[in-house]
Amino acid sequence: MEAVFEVLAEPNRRRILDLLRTSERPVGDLVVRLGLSQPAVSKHLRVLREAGLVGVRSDAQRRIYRLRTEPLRAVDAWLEPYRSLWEDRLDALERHLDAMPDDPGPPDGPHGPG
Amino acid sequence: MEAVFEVLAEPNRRRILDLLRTSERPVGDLVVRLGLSQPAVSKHLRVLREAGLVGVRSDAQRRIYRLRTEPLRAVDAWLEPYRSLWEDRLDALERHLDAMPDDPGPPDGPHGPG
DNA sequence: CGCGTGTATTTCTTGACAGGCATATAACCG
DNA sequence: CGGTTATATGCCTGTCAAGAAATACACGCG
Repeated sequence: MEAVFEVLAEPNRRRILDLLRTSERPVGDLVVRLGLSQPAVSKHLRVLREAGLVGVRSDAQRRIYRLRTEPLRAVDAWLEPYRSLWEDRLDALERHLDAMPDDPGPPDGPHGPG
Repeated sequence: MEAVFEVLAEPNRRRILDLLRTSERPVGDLVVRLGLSQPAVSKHLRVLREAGLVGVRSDAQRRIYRLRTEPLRAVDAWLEPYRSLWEDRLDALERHLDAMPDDPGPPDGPHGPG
């Protein structure tokens, strides 16, 4: 799952996946729904395809794209050990810890501002 | 969860999270274990902190970093509708579809190579 | 074959970011 | 205060990805 996160980092690519999650679609459909140029969509699809996140099928001149789940399973697998951190009864403790501020530090030092 | 994926896209940052998943650690410890320069680690920690993925606590001169799970929960939430795609009985069907090749296309056109 | 639609690729420019080094800041010690 | 350790920031450079425009390719049609 080397590069999957990099691919998912692009918001429009996630939008494409979200669109393909419900049903497979030709490129033109994605172009309309995303409001991007056709070459831009095509490039994103290439990236997604090289990452194994989508698959293609040819229908005459059209190319029908659909979701492929395997890389997402890898992400899910990476996330799994983390998930146990909030799915356990440790939940309450975790929330308490997360509520603590990020130690902004003293603004003017131990001897005071003036 | 706007920028979480971008932050996670960096492999060394994921390594940092993996290290912090088991226990909180000071910066120097991360430097040793990652084999990166101290400034590099410090910069990654800044990014992680601004994304809310880690928190800091001061211990004398040391700064102890620990994991914060909230952004990862957001990723998990994004993944949830996808997860149902392979956690259902549709699993077998999905696998079958994923096994299909990516339509490489004809190598030399309809009239043949020669 | 030549045309038209639908999609992919090339080329260029621009911007973001990782990593290194040098250096600034902060906390502790005497 | 000066010195030392621990961490953060600034500056610089190489790399790489995104975006736009032009163009090439694939397929069906007649």
